[in-house]
Formats: sequence, C-alpha cells, structure tokens
Amino acid sequence: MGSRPKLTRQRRMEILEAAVEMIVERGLPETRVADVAERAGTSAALVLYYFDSKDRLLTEALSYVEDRFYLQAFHDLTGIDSASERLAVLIARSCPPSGGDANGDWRLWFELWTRALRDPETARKRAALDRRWRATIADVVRDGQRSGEFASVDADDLALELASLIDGLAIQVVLEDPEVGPDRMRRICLEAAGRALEIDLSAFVPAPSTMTAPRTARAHVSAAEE
Amino acid sequence: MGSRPKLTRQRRMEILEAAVEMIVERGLPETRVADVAERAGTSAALVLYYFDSKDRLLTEALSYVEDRFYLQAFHDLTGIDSASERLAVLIARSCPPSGGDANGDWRLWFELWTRALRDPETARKRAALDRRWRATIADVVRDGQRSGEFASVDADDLALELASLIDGLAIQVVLEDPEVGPDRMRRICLEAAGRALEIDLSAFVPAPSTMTAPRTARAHVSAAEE
DNA sequence: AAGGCTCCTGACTCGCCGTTCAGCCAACGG
DNA sequence: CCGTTGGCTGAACGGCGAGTCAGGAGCCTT
Repeated sequence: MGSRPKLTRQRRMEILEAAVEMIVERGLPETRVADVAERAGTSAALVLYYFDSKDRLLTEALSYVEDRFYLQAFHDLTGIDSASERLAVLIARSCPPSGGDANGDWRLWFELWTRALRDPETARKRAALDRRWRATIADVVRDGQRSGEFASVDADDLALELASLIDGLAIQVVLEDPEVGPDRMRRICLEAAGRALEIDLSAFVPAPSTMTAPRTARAHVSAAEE
Repeated sequence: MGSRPKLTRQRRMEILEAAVEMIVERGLPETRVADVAERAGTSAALVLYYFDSKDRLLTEALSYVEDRFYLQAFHDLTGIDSASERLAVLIARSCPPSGGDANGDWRLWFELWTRALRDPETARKRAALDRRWRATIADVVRDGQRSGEFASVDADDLALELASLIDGLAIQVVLEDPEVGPDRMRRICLEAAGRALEIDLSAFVPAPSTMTAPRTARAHVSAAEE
C-alpha cells in the first residue's frame, strides 16, 4: 500500500489546515466546502475528492487539531523538572490571549462541545482527549507530591477541578467578558491550585515573552484514538 | 396601542417555547423554522408572521430562556437564610441531571457560547447574564462573611472561580464523560468552595428529592438587558 | 510514442429551506 | 347583513450549497 502518496499527503494537510481556519472563522456548521477550497487555493470538487463528504472533512479536521493540541501541550511541558513550574506553565499556556487574534484553539473547543452534544463519535473522541489532558495534570500533581512540593490531596480530583476551572474561565476570556481577562484568569487558577496544594505558585509563572505558542507543531501522528 | 393582543401574546409564547425545545434537540444553527412551526402546531408562515425572520426568532428564544433561567435561580434561593445553605443549594441546582433528559438548559448555554463567538449582540447579553450570576454568588459569599460563617477572601474572585468551575464541570457532565457524573461534580464544587471559605459545606447539601426543578417559571418579564 | 494513471477542475444537478404572497375564515361593529 | 380587521395558511419562488460527472493536463512506465 501507499506507493507514492507524497502529494496526496501534502494536499490533504493543506486542505485540513484550511478547514481548521475556516471553522475558527465561520463556525463548524456554517463552514462550506467552497470556503475551505478557496482558502486552500483549489476547487470545491477537489476537497470532495480527498474527503468524500463535508461531514468527513470536518470530522478529520477536528481530529487533526486534537492531535496537534495534545502534542503541543506535551512538548511545552518536557524539559521542565520542577513540578511547581510545570504546573505553572501548564496553567499559563491554557490562558487564551486577550485579543481575538490567536485564541483559535479555544474557539475550536467550543465548536467541538456543541457538536459532541449530538454526534456520539465526536463525544467519544472529546472525552478521550479530556481524560488524557486531566491525566497529564494529575501526573504533574503526583510528581510534586512525591518530591514534597505539594500537599497530599487526591490528584485525580484536583486535576478535574483544575481542568474544569480552566475551561470555565477560558469561556469568559474568549468571549471577551470585560471583567475577565487572561491575567485575572491566570491569577485565579494559580490561587486555586496553590490553595489546594498549600504552596504559592505565583513565583513559578514563566516569563510572558516565551509564552506565545512556537507555531506549527507539525504533528506526524494520526488520530490517537483511545 | 395593544387593543387585543391577548392571542398574540399567547401564540408568541407557544412559538418561543417550541423554538427552545427545537434548539435543544437539533442545535441552534440547524433548527429550521418548519421544525418550530410543526412543534408549535402551526405553519412556518405563521412563525415568520410573528417573528420577522429566523434570526430574530432564535434571538428572542435565547433571551427568553435567559430570563427564565435567572428568575428560576433567584426563586430557588429566596427563603433560605443561612448563607452556607444558600451556597450549597446554588451549587446543587447547577449540576445537570445525569440522564440526557432534562439538562436542556446547559445544552442551551453551549449553543449560546458558540453563537456569541460571532454575534456581538449575543456576546453582550451573555456577558451581562453571567455577570448577574456571579454577582448573585458573590452576594451569598459576602452574606456568609458578614455572619461569620465564611472566612475572608475576595468575594468577587471566589464567585468567578466558582461560576467557572461549575461551567467547566458541567461540560463534562452534560457530554456524559463516564468519569464525571453529577455527584462527583457536586462534591468537587463543595470541596473547592469549602477550602476557600474554610468551612465544611457537605452538611448543607439539600435533600435530593426536592432537587428537580419546579417546572415552568412562567417569566412575565421581557429581556432584562444590562 | 502510446497508453495509463494520478491529480485536478468547471459546469451541472438537485434538494433544501427561508421568505413572500395572495387570499381564506371567523368575529365583530355598524 | 355587509365590510373590515386580525389571525392564519398553502403554494410558489429563489438562492444557496453539497455532491456528481465528464473530461483534461501532466507524468511515469513500457
């Protein structure tokens, strides 16, 4: 199998990338194949040629970003050994930027959630992704407890609490509630985590200069599945 | 003005009610006027006769449920004098029921969030509603602090934290993550609030029998606006 | 050179759905 | 009675957008 699918791969990627952009801009249900085609610089027919239907296109686009997100998160966390710092970084990179510029990832989660309400397949994948994410947090917590940095609380409960707190706050930030900006979001998350773990995390927050995401993770894995 | 708008009022309500049901079932963007008409037992033309366009219909439907939600919440909280109990009730009634039956309100918030991503009007109204909601929580917190039940923390910060935690957890529950059910959600919220306020809230949780919402608030106010 | 294969496209079909319109019917006022 | 008004509708219109199809242009093999 797979004799010379070089160009095919490339094209599929380009189209997926275009699809993601369009979904962020126009929303999942109102994204038209023609939009994606135009953004990718080709014809609508080609898009349907690679992905048999609009629905499959959108589904693959969502899996694509899910993979990308998790790899990015994983990447950002490796190389840091202090559990406190890992937790602080994890929180910091979860805060959507203030301007309506690059919070595209969060916008995608919104779309994912509403789609998951009706599409069981999406629901399954989303739940799996979120479990992995919470497990990552829980691991950091356990690390810190082993090293004595953190107090002893149930790591899974705290992971769920933190992940949920982040989600809920991100909603406000992304929707530009004037009372809730990224700074306040970060502070509240750090305080909540610190309160539970009995530690002051504010000292571990990374310099904001390196905070902007390192662009293009170029994920070479396909749908991780559970 | 308003000579005999009796039937008109009635019909408008029926249609709005039908619209809300359809939005919960099919989702905001894929709700068709014909669906709403059928559910309301009339013709599509009539729906357009009362509400000039599909867009206006959906907008009004959303305002309608926003009002209904807030009145319901307000109603559930009056008559309880202990701040601790008020807080526990507030948390308890925020947990979506387990089955996919009656968590319609939460499904609507999902739709609202994604719509707010692109429609500034929706965004404004949503932000106002959420601010009111957080203010309600903050008031309860301040009450408890005045009475000495709660420790002294910033009430507004804690209100934001709690409201966000509830939102984030509700996402998992509504999307039926097998690891996160209503019970665990309630427990986590109570623990988080208790940790911040230095009090054990678990004793104040209301009997689960009276937990199911008292049906039909019959809001007679129109769009509260900010 | 010829054939075949892969990638690609413009132009079309077809169903769906919001919206419009011309008019119906029942009540009611004079 | 008859006219008018208010509530209501079936039928038609029109645009939009997903998916199809017949073919075309380049490249690789033989």
